[in-house]
Amino acid sequence: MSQAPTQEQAVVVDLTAVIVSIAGDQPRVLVRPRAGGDKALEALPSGPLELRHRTLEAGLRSWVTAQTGASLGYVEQLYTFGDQDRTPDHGDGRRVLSIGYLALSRAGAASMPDESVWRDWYRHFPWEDWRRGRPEVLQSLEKPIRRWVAAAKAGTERTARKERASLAFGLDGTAWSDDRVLERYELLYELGIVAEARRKSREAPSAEAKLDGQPMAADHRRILATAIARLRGKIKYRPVVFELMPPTFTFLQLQRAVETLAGVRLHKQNFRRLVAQQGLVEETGAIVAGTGGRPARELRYRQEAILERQAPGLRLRAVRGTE
Amino acid sequence: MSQAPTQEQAVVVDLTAVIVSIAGDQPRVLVRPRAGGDKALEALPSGPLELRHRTLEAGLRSWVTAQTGASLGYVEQLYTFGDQDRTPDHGDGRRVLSIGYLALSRAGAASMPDESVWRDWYRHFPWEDWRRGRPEVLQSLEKPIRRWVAAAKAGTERTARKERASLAFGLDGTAWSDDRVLERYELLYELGIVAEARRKSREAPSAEAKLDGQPMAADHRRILATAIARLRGKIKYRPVVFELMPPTFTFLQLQRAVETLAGVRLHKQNFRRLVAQQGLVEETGAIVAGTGGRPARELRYRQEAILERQAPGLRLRAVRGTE
DNA sequence: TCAGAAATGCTCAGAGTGAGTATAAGGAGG
DNA sequence: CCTCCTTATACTCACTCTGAGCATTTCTGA
Repeated sequence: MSQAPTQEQAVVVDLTAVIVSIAGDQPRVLVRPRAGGDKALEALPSGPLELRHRTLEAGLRSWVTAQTGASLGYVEQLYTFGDQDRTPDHGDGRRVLSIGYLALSRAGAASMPDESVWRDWYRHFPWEDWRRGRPEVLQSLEKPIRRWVAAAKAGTERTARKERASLAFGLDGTAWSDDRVLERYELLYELGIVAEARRKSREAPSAEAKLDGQPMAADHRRILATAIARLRGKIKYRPVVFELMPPTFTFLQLQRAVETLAGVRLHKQNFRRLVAQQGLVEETGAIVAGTGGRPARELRYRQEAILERQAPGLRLRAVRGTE
Repeated sequence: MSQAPTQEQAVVVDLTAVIVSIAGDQPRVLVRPRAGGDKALEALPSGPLELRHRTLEAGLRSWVTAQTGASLGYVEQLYTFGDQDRTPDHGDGRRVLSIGYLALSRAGAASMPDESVWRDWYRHFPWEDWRRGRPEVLQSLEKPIRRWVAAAKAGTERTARKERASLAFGLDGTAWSDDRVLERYELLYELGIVAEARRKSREAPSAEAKLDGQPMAADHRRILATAIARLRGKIKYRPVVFELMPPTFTFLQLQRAVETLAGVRLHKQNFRRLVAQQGLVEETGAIVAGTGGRPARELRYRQEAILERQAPGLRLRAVRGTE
């Protein structure tokens, strides 16, 4: 029974990278003009898994280096996508499996051999940037969402939709959660608001078309959403931001980086206290002028912190029994 | 450049499930005797991705239902494994890609059509069970680990190894972290202590062979480690335990369930307080006798809690800027 | 009837966190 | 050179969250 007849699906594996960097106040992702078809749609760098690739991650790194010349530091597997109806059709009956990766790059002006470009990721997700308060798009998105909730006949289904909408978009008193990026995108996809959802059905743009952010090739916007969600979640308990920072920086620069990724504003003094007491950074001794105000102390990341933080006397004693 | 010549790797996709349930004080995982070869080695239920499977998860569910009859509630994709040298060789040059899933089952005596059996997962990871204090295996494991650290020539490499060992196994004052299951397994794999590591090289069991837990077929123990790690992590911030509980239960039963998964003991009163104040459960009104002491109030899970918890006035106001 | 095991209730000291007040120290403009 | 604006830093305060225990209550079994 464990041996299937031979219905086995022929598969092509695509390694897809979401390469993130920060430029000033912009969170950026590396994209390339799409190979065939619609030139307007940009795609994430990706390439097929090949024989010579010993591991999946090695394959990804090799593709990225070849295509963009970007130097990847941190790399993490995100998710494997393989839904039949959300995947580009190869025509030959083979199924496309896309393994998404999140990669962090210290940016710099990496030499990019081809036409790759960095794009502000909020261009694709305008509702995710709360740094200057609640984005106005949300105002308009709320209407179709509520309509969708109301469209279900009262009862379990209605309740379920309501809960889903509230959690994802922070409606009815529920707080906005910065890391529910994927849930939000998926909900908009189901509502047909997102352009990608209307491709298969060749449906005309709905009235809400303008609300949608910039679409991407294939299912890449979904992969990007997954990456942002993961990064926003991770940033809260692992010192990954530093992978995106230059060797030295100031408190404010660090704070801006976090804000840029999380899409929210933070309380300056408390952020400072937090970072300082965790021992994640140390002063280089230098002073940085030209900050627009009083000069700031220059900082650098302290690798050792990771170990120390767990040392006894500091945080976590035993295990917490949450739930 | 984005179109590779045609080095594309032919691939077989395997959907592999780690199905977890709880029986008394045992965390259990569903396994089946391995199809071919070494009958002693057990394997996780799995099956190839087929044409008829619209989505990966659907494919997995269909396999599991067919093979075990178990009713899966919660299902979550874990990770996709594809390292060339840690994957069973198909002989025909095709690469095996394994997509691992974590599934939670309310157990019950599911009708299991074939020879599937539930196994205590600590059988495969004896060093993960701290419920009765530090497991003795660790005493013996510490020696080879320290030897491995010392084997690197002083400097960066030595420091790196030391840090890795400390973090994973809680050495030198670092606290034991229940969810670093995968890091620990991988370290032991590299050290050749784990039997799976010696398969490819046909190496003889090392002196420490007895320290290792029960091996599994192919790379399945690694997938299991990934699942345990994920579950232990998730249990701390999402109410997933309830997927494993019967409809009604007592505080102690719930606590035992969490302890069983996390492999640690918790403070009874504090656990109680935590669960209660989060509003995750409500009393059914019934009283359960025969607990071995004073009768306990019967509880049930409150689905609604998830929404309420985020409501204003309660937790999280804005976003915390950790890092 | 007493000891033991659970179930519950409550208290206390500390660490952690959200907000806000108060100062210090550059730069731009007049 | 003085003033205002902006950023950098220090601290304070009120609460909340958490780890540890102490104290009682209520069954079961010997």
